[in-house]
Amino acid sequence: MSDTRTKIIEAADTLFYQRGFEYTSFADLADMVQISRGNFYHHFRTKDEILAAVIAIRAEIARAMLQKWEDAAGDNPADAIRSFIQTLLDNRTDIKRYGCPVGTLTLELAKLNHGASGEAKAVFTLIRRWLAKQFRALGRKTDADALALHLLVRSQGVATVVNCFHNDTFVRREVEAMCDWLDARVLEMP
Amino acid sequence: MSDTRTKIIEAADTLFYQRGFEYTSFADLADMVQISRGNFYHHFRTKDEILAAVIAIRAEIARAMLQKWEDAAGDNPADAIRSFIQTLLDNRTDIKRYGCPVGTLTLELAKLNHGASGEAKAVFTLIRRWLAKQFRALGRKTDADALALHLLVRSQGVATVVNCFHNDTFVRREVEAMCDWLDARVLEMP
DNA sequence: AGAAATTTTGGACATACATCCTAAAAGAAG
DNA sequence: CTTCTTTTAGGATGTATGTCCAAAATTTCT
Repeated sequence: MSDTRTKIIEAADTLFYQRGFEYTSFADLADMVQISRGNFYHHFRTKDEILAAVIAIRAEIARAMLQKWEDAAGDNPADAIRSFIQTLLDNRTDIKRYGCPVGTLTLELAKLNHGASGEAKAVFTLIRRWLAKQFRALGRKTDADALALHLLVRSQGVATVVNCFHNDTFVRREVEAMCDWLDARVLEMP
Repeated sequence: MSDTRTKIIEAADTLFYQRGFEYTSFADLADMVQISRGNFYHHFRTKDEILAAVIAIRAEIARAMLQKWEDAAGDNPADAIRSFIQTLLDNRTDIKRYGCPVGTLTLELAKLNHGASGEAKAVFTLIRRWLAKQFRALGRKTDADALALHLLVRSQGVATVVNCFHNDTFVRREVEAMCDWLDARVLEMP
């Protein structure tokens, strides 16, 4: 609806990512959107409401992105999976600074014992299911979910480690290794 | 030195892990140690000083643990590496709830742009160097560091993912896969 | 035992924060 | 133009937080 509302959510989305949920204050958001604190309250009564909205659009964006990859891959699910792996390289500048948006938020909310923890984790579930679907389409009926989790592990790990070591070569190497794994240990096996 | 000082650091160590640095307040710490807020200030003038102390002892503990694994492994570096991998299983209860202590802290401090970010990351460097040393001892002169980072990736990834999905079977499977990787793709290769 | 140093206490302080309220401004509907 | 609703502004409130202080209690040293 309101344009302001959208702006608030977008600002919250970036600030929650860059600074974390807890460390982002109403004042920070109001500053970024160039709006009074009072106006803020008209759109969101509590910080948690903004968080819920942010998680909702993140889920929506993730869903759209996965769908796009799936469509682009056509009848070749391996390409869809490669698109997933490739995001590590595409977003490496942000990841180096702030980690993975999904991983860091779920970890933070888990520590805070926050009520929206489940919703945040649902984004991971989205990706997990999607990956499993691709692996199933590749004929891995029994271990599709295990393979999906394994890819999730490696991408999350790369995100955490590159945030520490800021090493581009390392990301490229790990991405390549994931693609090799896909080719040699998934596609080649019955 | 002072017994209270040690107690404070220990309490801060656990609370920073369980709730995160930002979300842990002086009052929380004072409550846990059963001490007045004023006494607190006598030992640590700022929250950052406590953080520095916590990181220092974490580094010390990590150093000791790595040393212990190395000593226990004797002339078999692969066993030392297996000890490292095994910690994922040993500490899985905590990891499921709060993630990896090293990974979550570095990520949080990176987002806060905190001055102690470097010191926190140094703990990762400690592990990285140690792993690389083991791989070098196994004859992997040229790619020891890459292998070290790869193991770091996978263990960090497992920590993040299990924090989301709370799945024991998954951890066991990934740990086994890491050991298999060690046997088949590291030990067997020239 | 007495002096000196250290540890502990509980409260003071300013600031920051999330939340709330009232009223003005802007816009839609009649 | 008038009425009603939505949006915006800016200040008020209470609480939590990090920091700091002065004085009491305890320990250490002579």
